[in-house]
Amino acid sequence: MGRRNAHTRDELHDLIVAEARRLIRRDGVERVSARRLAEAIGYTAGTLYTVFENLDALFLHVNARSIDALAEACSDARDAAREDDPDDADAPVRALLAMGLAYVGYAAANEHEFRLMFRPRTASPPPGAPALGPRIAALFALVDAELGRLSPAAPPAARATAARALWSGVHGVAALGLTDQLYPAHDEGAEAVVGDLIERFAAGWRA
Amino acid sequence: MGRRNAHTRDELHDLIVAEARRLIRRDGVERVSARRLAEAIGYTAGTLYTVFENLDALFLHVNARSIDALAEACSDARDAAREDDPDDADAPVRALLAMGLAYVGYAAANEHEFRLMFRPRTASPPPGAPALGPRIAALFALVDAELGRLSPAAPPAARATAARALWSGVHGVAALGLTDQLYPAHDEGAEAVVGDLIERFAAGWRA
DNA sequence: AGCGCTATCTGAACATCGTTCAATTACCTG
DNA sequence: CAGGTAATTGAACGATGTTCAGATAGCGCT
Repeated sequence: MGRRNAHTRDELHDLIVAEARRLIRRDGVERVSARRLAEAIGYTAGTLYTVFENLDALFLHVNARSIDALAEACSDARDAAREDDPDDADAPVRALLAMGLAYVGYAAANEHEFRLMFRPRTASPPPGAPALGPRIAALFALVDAELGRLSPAAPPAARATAARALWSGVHGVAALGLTDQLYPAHDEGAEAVVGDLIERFAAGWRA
Repeated sequence: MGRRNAHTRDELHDLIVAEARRLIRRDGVERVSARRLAEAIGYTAGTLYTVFENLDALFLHVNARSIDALAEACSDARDAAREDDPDDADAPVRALLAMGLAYVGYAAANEHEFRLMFRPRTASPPPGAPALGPRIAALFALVDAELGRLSPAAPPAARATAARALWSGVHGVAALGLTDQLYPAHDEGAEAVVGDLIERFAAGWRA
């Protein structure tokens, strides 16, 4: 076959990324191959390489959408938590708790997608690929804001460090929660652990 | 070639695991293949499958040794931190800080090895493979002990939850520290972040 | 309308991967 | 020294990511 022009270049780009994300969420990255993905959208493997440098670059685009979805889940949870009693002194802690639960919950509910997001990068990203750093920074900014509400007098640099520390910690709970035998005996679940982490850290932050 | 008996079955087992760990630490898992590994010890790929069910099972043995090394690095750091002023009220916090720095430092210094340890498991481990759960639990127990020293009156269940929360958090800092653009602007480094996390959590735990 | 250019898409090819297994061979036992 | 057995090979299979020469369908131009 020669040219078909069923989709514009941009349409094809989005079609590939969307289908890749769908398959990854369903089956995990390791079950997604160039040939399988291409077949799912009615093309052959070679076509993928006319749009993306390689599969890793394509997965980077998937990751960008995944991180946005994760951040949205967190900010939605914060907004819902803020509905009642927004001027309470503990409102920021409740917001952080809601965000932490949303983060861990998203990881558990979308295990394959979450794993791909924070998978060790094999090579440095190609020039055209979307940068993930700013998106993660945006997520951290949500945390930063709540910490600011909690201790308005704290210097911004200390607040930035604390935000990184707290949310790296939340991420760690989510990541280890996906591992098999991590919370075996008590079986309290990642939710209780992330709650404990946030409450104690917040107490230390206020002090 | 037929039988050679250069090594006993057990020797061959250890030889393979040791060489696999060496190559992984040097080049990363993705550059270690059955053929390359076998060649490095003077065998062919098929031999590996007479000792291990498959490569994943072999990597599980590597992981067991890696976790032991990581735990040893942490307990060594704790012991070194305990040398001066062991009866100070802040001694447990210093011990936790030393362990956290050791954990993050080990991850940074042995990136490939650390990544393999906490890589998402593809399939459930085969019957003969070493269990990683107890080894992680042993690491958590070190943290649990320090938290007990810090607040002897706290109930054991709360202490166990707190230990999981704190150390999952430390793990999160180590894991995200390996990601490219995680701490970009301030560039304070994972050490400062993990210190912040431990100190604030400890303050919250004591309260 | 028809011609030709060009972007698009294919499909075969390559090296490599994990894994299996019949065949071979070296050691051990008697 | 013969025969059995356990250890090791090497070829084979299907699948992988990636490349690229070739085929072809749509577009612009006359």
